[in-house]
Amino acid sequence: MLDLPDDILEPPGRSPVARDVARRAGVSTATVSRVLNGSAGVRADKREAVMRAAQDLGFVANGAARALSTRRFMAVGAVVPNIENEAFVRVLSSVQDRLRQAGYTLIAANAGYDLEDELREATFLLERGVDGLMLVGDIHHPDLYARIARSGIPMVQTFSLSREHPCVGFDNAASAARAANYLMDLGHRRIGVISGQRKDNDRGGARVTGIAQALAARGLRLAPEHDIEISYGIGGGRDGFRQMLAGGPAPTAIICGTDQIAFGAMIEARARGLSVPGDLSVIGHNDSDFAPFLDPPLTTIRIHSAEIGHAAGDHLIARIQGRPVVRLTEIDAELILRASTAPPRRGAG
Amino acid sequence: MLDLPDDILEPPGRSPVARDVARRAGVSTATVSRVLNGSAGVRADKREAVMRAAQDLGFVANGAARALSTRRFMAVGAVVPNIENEAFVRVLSSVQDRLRQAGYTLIAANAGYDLEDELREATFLLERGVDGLMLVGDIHHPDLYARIARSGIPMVQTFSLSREHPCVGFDNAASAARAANYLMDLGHRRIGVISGQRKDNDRGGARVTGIAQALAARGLRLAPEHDIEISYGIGGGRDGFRQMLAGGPAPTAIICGTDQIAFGAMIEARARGLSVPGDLSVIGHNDSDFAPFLDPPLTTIRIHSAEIGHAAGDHLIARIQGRPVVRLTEIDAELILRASTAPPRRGAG
DNA sequence: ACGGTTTCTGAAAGCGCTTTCAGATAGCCA
DNA sequence: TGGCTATCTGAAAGCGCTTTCAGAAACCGT
Repeated sequence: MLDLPDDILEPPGRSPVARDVARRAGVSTATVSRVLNGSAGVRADKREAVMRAAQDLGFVANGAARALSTRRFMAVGAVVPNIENEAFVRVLSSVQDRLRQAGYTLIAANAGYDLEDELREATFLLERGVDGLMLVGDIHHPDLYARIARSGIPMVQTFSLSREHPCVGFDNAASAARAANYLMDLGHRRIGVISGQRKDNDRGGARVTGIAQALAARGLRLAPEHDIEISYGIGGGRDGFRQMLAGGPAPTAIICGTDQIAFGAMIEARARGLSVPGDLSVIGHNDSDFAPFLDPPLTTIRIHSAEIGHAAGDHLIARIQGRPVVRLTEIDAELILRASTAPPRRGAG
Repeated sequence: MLDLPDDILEPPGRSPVARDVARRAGVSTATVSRVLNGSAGVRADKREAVMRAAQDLGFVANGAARALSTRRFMAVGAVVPNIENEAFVRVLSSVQDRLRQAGYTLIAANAGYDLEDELREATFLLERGVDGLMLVGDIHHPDLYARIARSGIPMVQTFSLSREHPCVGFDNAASAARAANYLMDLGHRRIGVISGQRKDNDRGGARVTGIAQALAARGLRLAPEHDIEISYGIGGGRDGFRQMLAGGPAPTAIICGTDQIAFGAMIEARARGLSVPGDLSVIGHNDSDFAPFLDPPLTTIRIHSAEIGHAAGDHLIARIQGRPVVRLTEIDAELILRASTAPPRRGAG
């Protein structure tokens, strides 16, 4: 066999390890590690040598080995009901923002509004090894809490408030109630709700409850035929409103679980010859990008997803690093008034 | 100190390891590993014992140790230009679908249409130890290719075609040209383009080029004042169309980089008293959820993001597992005709 | 009952990094 | 220059799993 210099002999399959850097720099792997992790107490010349050797070799520390050794994965998991939903995408993106700054990676997973699936996905993340976990909502599989507790990693819930678990969110019932009160103040008395799936979804459920209670507080009730649960999306909104009309006298105002649903309902209303807001006031949830551009612009409950994400990210990082945190961070939703709401026509209320 | 049974003495901080399971089941860690990884050749009674012990202890294998030992991280990275963009979210979601089935995890990162940022993010993923990498487009930092090569992991590009690198996508120039030809067939002769950022974005660039060439092939040209580059989003679309009108005679048709841009352009057109498609035909890109629900429903180039994601996921898994793959998978985009396009008014062309 | 297989199993050697610990060096003052 | 700190440094011991290898156990036919 020919005697070639190391650089060339090196089979391309094997990437350089700390040992190689150490050899090349004429130091031990301990020193390599010290240099590469910025710990003080390495003489300048050796530090220099290590740096150069690492550079030359294109050395990249093996993440698994590091994780095994430090018992830190430098990763945080997040399980959201629907990874394609605008609000959740935004929260993921903002959590990641914060994590990235702290050197952490976000691993996102999809639970599809199903507690069992959520348990499966979260378990998967836990097995992979994450240093923290973000969940959505306050209702989860009991086993999930047990597993999280056993794993000993911090967890934070988002988008709703909780008295049991650390959380960053808002009071879904209260904010929906606020919308209902606003409609009642305008003079509406027949108010309907079109929500997405409520099963395994405390936010959706709380919103409807909040609305029902707000109505009750003023001597009104949420008629069953005006309380519709459909699948998310524009199509869902159309179907939902159609269904509502089929059920009896039309409401003069509706509150929808998302802006997409509201959009669908508005389309259906128009198709039925109802004008918005003349015949029907519509309120959405989320303040999606398109909400101000609908015709008419949509009144909606703005959920500050980005802020929630930032706060959740900060919370997890802090706990991972052993810093103190507040258990509950409230980032209130906000009713954004636009043109899709107005007083009911005289005599219609 | 009291003599309590192991179960209780166990400090909650330390989670059980294979050794604990082995001890409890009365076998060695080798056997534990064999059982938990489903490898054959373990007698039924021992297998049973291990299973129960693992169950009782709530044992979860340490991912880092496993990764270190098997040299498989069981994770794939994906860097997309904008994690909040519908098309990319969909692709991520469908890649993840496939990965999940194969037991892999997706780690997504955001490049923000910037080659340097993309390099940074991808490097970060590489350092973490992903087993494969998905990128968007065929234009990347040269160092990135070098690092991927050195790391020896498979990479696949998406959303465009490439002769150099494995890819799953479509011919952006050709599909945009198809849209232009369709408009010309309708009789349009003044056709404009509103695209998102083109720098560091081969897809956007290719689309405009494709349109310009299609026009040229019929003796027309893309006037500079009809070639607008703006930021993505509905607002961008409005601004873009406004800018286009300021530049000179209005086009009779426009092709937009996304449906959001098209939506914005339509809003602006209406605000200017132009009717769609009467005075202006509009074509978008992506076939977003809302496209069929706009007024009028939007003609658009449907990009099969989910299929692209599935194919990309399959491609990576196959290569990770050493199975053969095709270098180039074409998943053609499709022109979806709706009501936002029509022949130009007589004499306007 | 016995040698020859075939199956199972455990000891032990990694995987590549971090970190402790003790020894080596350098620095300093008298 | 010698002795005593204050710094640096490397050897080695993990981290928790997988996997090889060789020995033990079980099985078989005669």
